[in-house]
Amino acid sequence: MPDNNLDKIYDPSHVEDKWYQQWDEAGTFQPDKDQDKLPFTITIPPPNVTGILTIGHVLNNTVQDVLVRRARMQNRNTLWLPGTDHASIATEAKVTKSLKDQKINKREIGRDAFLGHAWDWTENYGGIIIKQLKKLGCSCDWTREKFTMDDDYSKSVLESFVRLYDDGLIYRGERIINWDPVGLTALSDEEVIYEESNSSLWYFKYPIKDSDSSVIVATTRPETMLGDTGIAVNPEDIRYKHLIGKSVILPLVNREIPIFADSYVDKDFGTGCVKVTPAHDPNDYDMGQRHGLEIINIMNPDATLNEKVPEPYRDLDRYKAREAVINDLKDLELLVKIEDYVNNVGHSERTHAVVEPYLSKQWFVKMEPLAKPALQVVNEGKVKFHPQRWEKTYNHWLENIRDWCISRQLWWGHRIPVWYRGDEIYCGLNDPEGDGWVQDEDVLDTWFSSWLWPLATLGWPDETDDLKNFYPTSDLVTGPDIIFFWVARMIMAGLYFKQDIPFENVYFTGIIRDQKGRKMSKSLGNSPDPLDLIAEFGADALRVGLLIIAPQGNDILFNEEQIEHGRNFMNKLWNSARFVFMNLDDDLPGELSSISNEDLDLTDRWILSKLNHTIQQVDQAYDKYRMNEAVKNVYDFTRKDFCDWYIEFSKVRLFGDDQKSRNTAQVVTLHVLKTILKLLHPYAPFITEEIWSHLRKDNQPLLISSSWPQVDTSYFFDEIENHMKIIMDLISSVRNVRTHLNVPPGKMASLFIRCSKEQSLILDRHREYIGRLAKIDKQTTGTDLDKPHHSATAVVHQMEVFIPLEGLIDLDKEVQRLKSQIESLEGRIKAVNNKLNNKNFVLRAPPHVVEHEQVKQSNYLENLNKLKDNLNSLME
RNA sequence: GGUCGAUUAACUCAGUUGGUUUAGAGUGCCUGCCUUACAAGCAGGUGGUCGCUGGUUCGAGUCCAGCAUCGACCA
Repeated sequence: MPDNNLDKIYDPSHVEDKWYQQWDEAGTFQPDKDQDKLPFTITIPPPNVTGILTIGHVLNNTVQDVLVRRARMQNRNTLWLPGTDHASIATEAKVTKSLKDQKINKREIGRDAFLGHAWDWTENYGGIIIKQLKKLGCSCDWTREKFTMDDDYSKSVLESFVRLYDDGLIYRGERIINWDPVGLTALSDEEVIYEESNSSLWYFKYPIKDSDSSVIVATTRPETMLGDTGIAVNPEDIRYKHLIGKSVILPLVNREIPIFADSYVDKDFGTGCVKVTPAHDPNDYDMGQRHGLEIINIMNPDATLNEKVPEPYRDLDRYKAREAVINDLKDLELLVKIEDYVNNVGHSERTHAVVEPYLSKQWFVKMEPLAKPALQVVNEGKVKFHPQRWEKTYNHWLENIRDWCISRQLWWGHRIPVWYRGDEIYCGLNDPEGDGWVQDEDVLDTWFSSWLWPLATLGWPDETDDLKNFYPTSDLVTGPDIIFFWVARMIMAGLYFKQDIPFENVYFTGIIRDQKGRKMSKSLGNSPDPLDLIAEFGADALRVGLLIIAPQGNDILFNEEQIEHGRNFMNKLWNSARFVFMNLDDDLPGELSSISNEDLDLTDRWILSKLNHTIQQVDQAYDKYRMNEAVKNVYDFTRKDFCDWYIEFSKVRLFGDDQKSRNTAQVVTLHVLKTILKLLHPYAPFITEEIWSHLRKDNQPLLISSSWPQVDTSYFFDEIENHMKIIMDLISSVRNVRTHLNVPPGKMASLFIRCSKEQSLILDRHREYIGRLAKIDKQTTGTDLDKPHHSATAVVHQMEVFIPLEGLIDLDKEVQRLKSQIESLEGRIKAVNNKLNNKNFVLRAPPHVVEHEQVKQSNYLENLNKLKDNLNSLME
C-alpha cells in the first residue's frame, strides 16, 4: 500500500544518506560472481589522495555514475573501481610546507622520518575526497578501492619498471631536462606549462679576438652568457661567413669561444648571430654536441649560480644575476640595445616555478616502440574517442613523441628499483645480493604508476579473476587535459604489458568555467564547493542541473541557477509522484499488461506511445555518449507530456465516477511514473529510489537493482499522436484566445467548431478533456454550423473555432488579433510560394519535398480565407 | 607559427547524413492566475537578417573557402 503522505516539498537531506547506506549494505555496488553476464567496467580517474572534490570532479564522476548505474540496470556485471593517486610532487610539496610551518626541515629529519610524516598526512586527509564522492552518490565498489602506494599496487609499478629495463626500454642518461628549482626535481615535458610573458631581448657586443671589431648577439636570458661556449651563425648567412672559424672573447668571463656555422640558426632572429650555452638550453645542447663545444653548467639546483662563474656572480639567484650581468655589460659599453619581446616561459605544473632547462642525469622511457601500437588501436577504432576529434590531438602527440623522463628527485613515491656498486648496476624486484649496494635515491613520476591503473587495480601482473573478468575495461571518462599524461600512456601500458587495450571507449568531458569563461581554480577562488551545493540543493539537483547543460566534450559555463533548475525539476518529479499516489486506492493497481488495449483511451495510448519513443531516444542518446541529450529527453517527456498534459487529462477520470475508467488511469499513470523513475535513476539516484520505495512491495528489488526499461513498439501509435495533436492544439488556441481577450480564468465559455466529420468525431468523444483543460462547458461541432454572433475565432488544423463571448468581447482587440494572425500566415504563404514558383525547385527537389510544400500551400490558403471571412464578418 | 574548437534570443545552450510550417529549449522579461500534485508552480505572450564575406546547391544555421573575435592544445 502506498504511503500517500509525501511532503509538499522534496527535502533531499532526509533521504540521501539513508539510501546510500542501504545500497552499499545490500552490496549493490559490487559485481556478482555470475560469469555469464556481460561485464561493464570503469576504473575511476584516481583523484589526488589529499585532494578535495571540485565541480570538475562532480561532472566527471556523475557521468561515470550515470553509465555505471544504467549498465547495472541493463543486467550487466558492473564494476566501478575507485581509488586515489599519491600525487608525488603535489603531496610532497604540501607535507614539506606543513613541516616547515612546524619548523621542521625535511633534509634534516631524513627520508624515513619524512615518509612517516607523509603517510600521516595521507591518512589524515586521504579519506576526504572519497567521502565526498559518496555524498555525490557514486556507486563505486569500495571493497576494491585502490591507492597507488598500496603494497600490491607498488609491486605492479616496480614490476613494470623492471620489465621495461630488461627489455631495453628504460635507460639512464645525461640530458637537458626540465628542472623545477623550487620542487628541486626533474619534470617531464608534459608537466611544463608555457605562458606568454612580456620580456626583453638584449643585444650584446662580444669582441672578436685579435680584432677591433665585434659581433652582436641577442638573448632573452643574459645571465646564461656566463656559460657560453660558442657563437653560432647560419652557414648561408653572407654577413658572417668571414667570421666562421674565428673566436670571440666572452666578456666578464674572458673565455675564448669559437664562432661556428650551424643551419639551426635562424638568420632573421635578432642579429642572426646567437650565443650558445649548451648546459642551459636544449637546442644549444644539440649544437654543442654537433660541434664538440665545452659544456659548462653554471647553476645550482635551486637556480643560483655556482662556482663555474666569476666570483661576483656566485650564489646570486638567476634573476639577480641577470641584472648584474646587464649592468656590468652596460658599464663596459657592450650593451647595444634592448627590445620588447614576448616569449613563452615554462612553469612547473605543480609549484609554478619557472622551469630551468638543466643538464642532469635521469631515467627515461623510450617511447617510440610504445607509441606505434598505441596509434594503431585508436586509428583502427579498437579504442574509440568521444568526441572523435581528440584523435587528432592524440595522433599528433604520439607521432612526435619524445622520451619520457620518469625519475623525480623526491621521496614520496615509488623508489626506483635500481642499485649501484661502483660501476655495477642492478635492477630487480628484490634487493641485490652482497654488500656495498646503494639504491637509487629517486622516485618515479606519479604517471609512471597511474599509467598502469586499469591493469594494477585489477591485480596485474598476477592473472587474477578480476583481471580475467574485467580487463579490458569498457569506458574511461576523463578530461582532455590529461590525454597525454594519462590516456595515451594507459593505452601504451595496456598494449605493452597485457597485449590488450585498457578500455574500449574514452569519453572526454568539457572543462567547467566560471561566468567569465575562466577555468575554475582554487587560486582564483571561483570554484564553488560542491558540498555546499549538495547541502543547498541536493545531490540529485547538482547532478541533473550540471549534466543537462553538459554537451559532449564542450566546455561548460557554470552558473548556480542551473543547479536551481535541477532542483526545481526534482521537486516537479516529486509532486507528480505525490499526485499519482494521492489518486491511488488502498492497494496498488495492477500492471499495465492487465489492461486490454481496447480499454486504453486516446490519452493513454498517446502517453504510452510518447513514453516508448522517449525510451528509444534515450537509448540512442546513450549509444552516442550524448548524456545531456538523454536526460533532456526524459526531462521534456516528464514535464511536458506527462505533467502538463497527461496528468491534467487524467484528472477527468481519476476524479470521476466510472470505476473501470478510473482504474485504467491509475494503472497508466503509475506505469509511466515507474518508467520515468527508471530512466531518471542514473542521473538522480536518490529521489528516484525514495519515490520507488513508496510503490515497491517489500519483496521487490531496490530501484538501483531493477531492470532498465525496454522499448515496446506495440505501443507506437502514430495516428493516435496525430489525433491528440488536434485536441492539444485546439486547447492551446482556445487558451490563447481567452488570454488575449482577457477572459477571466475561472469563467466557462462555449465552443463551436466547424470541422471535418472525422475531426468532429474525435472532438466529441473527448469533449470532457477539452472542457477541463480549456474551461469549456458547452461544445458543439459540425461540418457546416453557423458562426455565432459576437464570437472570437481561431483556425487550427483547418478547423474553425468559435468562442461566443457575449458582452465580453473587445471588438478592437479581436480585430487586431485576427489581423496579426493573417499577417503571419501571409508571411508563410509568401515563403512557400517562393519555393513552388521556382521551376528548378519543382523540377529537381525530391517529389515528397515538393508535395509537402504543396500541401502546406493549400492548407495556408484555406486557413487564410477562413480567417479573412471571420475578420470581415466581425467588421460588418 | 601549427592544430583543433567556439561564435544561434537579453543570458546559458540544443539544433545528429542539407528540405517537417517563418529556427527550438531553459532562464530572464511582460500579462493573468495560490485552478482539490507542485508559486521550486500553472496558462498565455514578447524576443533571433543563426559572427562577417563569398561559393556549392532547386534549397544552407547545417557543406566548402576566406576573414574577424574568443578559447584550448602543441611548437
